[in-house]
Amino acid sequence: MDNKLFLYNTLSRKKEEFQPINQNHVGLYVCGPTVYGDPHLGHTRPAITFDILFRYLKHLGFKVRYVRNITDVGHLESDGDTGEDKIAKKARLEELEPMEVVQHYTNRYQSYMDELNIQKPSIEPRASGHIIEQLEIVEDILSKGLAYESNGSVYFDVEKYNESNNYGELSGRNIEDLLSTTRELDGQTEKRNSFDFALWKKAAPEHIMRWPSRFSDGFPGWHLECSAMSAKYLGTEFDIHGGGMDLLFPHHECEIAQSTVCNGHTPARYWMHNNMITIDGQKMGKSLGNFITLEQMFSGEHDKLEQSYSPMTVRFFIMQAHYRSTLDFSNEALQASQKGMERLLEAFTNLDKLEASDSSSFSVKELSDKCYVALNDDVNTPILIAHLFDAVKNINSMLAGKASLTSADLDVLKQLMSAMVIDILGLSVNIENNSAGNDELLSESINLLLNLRVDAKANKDWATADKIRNELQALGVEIKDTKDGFEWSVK
RNA sequence: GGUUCCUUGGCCGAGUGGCUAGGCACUGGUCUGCAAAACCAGCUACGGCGGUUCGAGUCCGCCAGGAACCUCCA
Repeated sequence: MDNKLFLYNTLSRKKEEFQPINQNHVGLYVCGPTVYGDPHLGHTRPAITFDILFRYLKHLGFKVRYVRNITDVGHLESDGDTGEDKIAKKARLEELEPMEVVQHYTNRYQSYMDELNIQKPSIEPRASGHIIEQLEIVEDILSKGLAYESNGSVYFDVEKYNESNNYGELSGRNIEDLLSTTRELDGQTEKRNSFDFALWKKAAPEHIMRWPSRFSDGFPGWHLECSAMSAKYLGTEFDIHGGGMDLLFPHHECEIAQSTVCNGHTPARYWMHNNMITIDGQKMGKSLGNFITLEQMFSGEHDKLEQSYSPMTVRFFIMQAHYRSTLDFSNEALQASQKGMERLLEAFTNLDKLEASDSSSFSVKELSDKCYVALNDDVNTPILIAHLFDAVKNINSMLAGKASLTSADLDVLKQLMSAMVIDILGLSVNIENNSAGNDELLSESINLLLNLRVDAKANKDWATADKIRNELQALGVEIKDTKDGFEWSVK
């Protein structure tokens, strides 16, 4: 089958066949978190979306350089000249060094991403480590006459840019609309137009995040870091730029404008945007305060949570929706995902128990093709998962002796399932049972009890048999009777 | 107010102009000492009103409801 990958490109609003700039190599840049708070459920969406893309591109044989930045400067708490840097504000509140805050939340972010089995990007650059590169861009844009200095700050001249370029090509906006719809905000007297954006901001006296420059002691503007770091590590033209839909405007639009001025062309060929996670129909986000942190998800300690959810459950939940659709949080949905995933992983581990036959009663080739068709269609993980559940059904039927595969087909099925479930979807099968914990004493004790139960059953002593089963279940041991004995696992 | 998008069965969530999405839940059956798991079968659907079409959740228009962005946000 031909393996043509189609990706939805926000620039064209269409699915386009993916063709890398350099054969066999892919440059992927994704907007990472602003590290001024604990990672929440919303942060998992882009992380997982682009993790799967990263994994799939590698599976297809591409050598991928994946850059995901850490934003540790430059975001203003409120617009206008009175704005205070988010990191600085948090540092002031917590009486910590700004870099201490940044380090703390960076560590937290990375460790939660690890728990979600998200592969580390090739490079995780920090904005604060690229001040020089950002200042170079400011100078470049100034020298080309598309920025102006005002009271120690430097602003991008959107109106002038728009004379020879199309500001709004990504987000579908135009400058006239922006003029009429932008709100009146205080402290915008430095700007010529409300839609101009800062490349460099002069720091107020109390502002502690600051770097020297010929304009002022200050800090780089909102959108500059991505232009600087993507160009530095991926070149001035790279393949894919990703991020949340909420960054489409103004962040990515400004990024395109900046990079276009510097390099004469848009920085990325394909722009991909993941949709939001909602809760009660509303976007889960910092500003609304309606977010659930990953710590809370994994511990269950939050008013909205009926139970805790494992990292893999969260991951599976997110993969069961297409990345461009909103996904609504609910306990019911998470619980459904958890059960479905357990069934999928159970079948996956049972692959090893399957025995080959002379003939095959279902087509592994067809299943395989369907999986790749789903992935190639804009990384459609929900459809992929639907096909994997067909595989689950077939695997279980084989276990029940109602389906069969030849030895060759069985090998293909095992490879396919391993590629899809483990390599691409990134589910980890750390079976938290017999072997996990590796407590031999515990294992043998449970086996002993269950063997006693087998004896009780043989004697038709149902009371004893049920007592052993019920009490072990109460302790969290799942028991399945089989034809010639039992299986058990720890929940 | 401007721009864009969404509205699918008990819940979550795919999708194409005509053929079962899938998961969870539920119902019946098989298996089981009884369960659990598994297998088989069934179940509830495309916001409303018009239009295009041989045929429309799928295209067009209007209406209703909701969301995102326009300000930091994944």
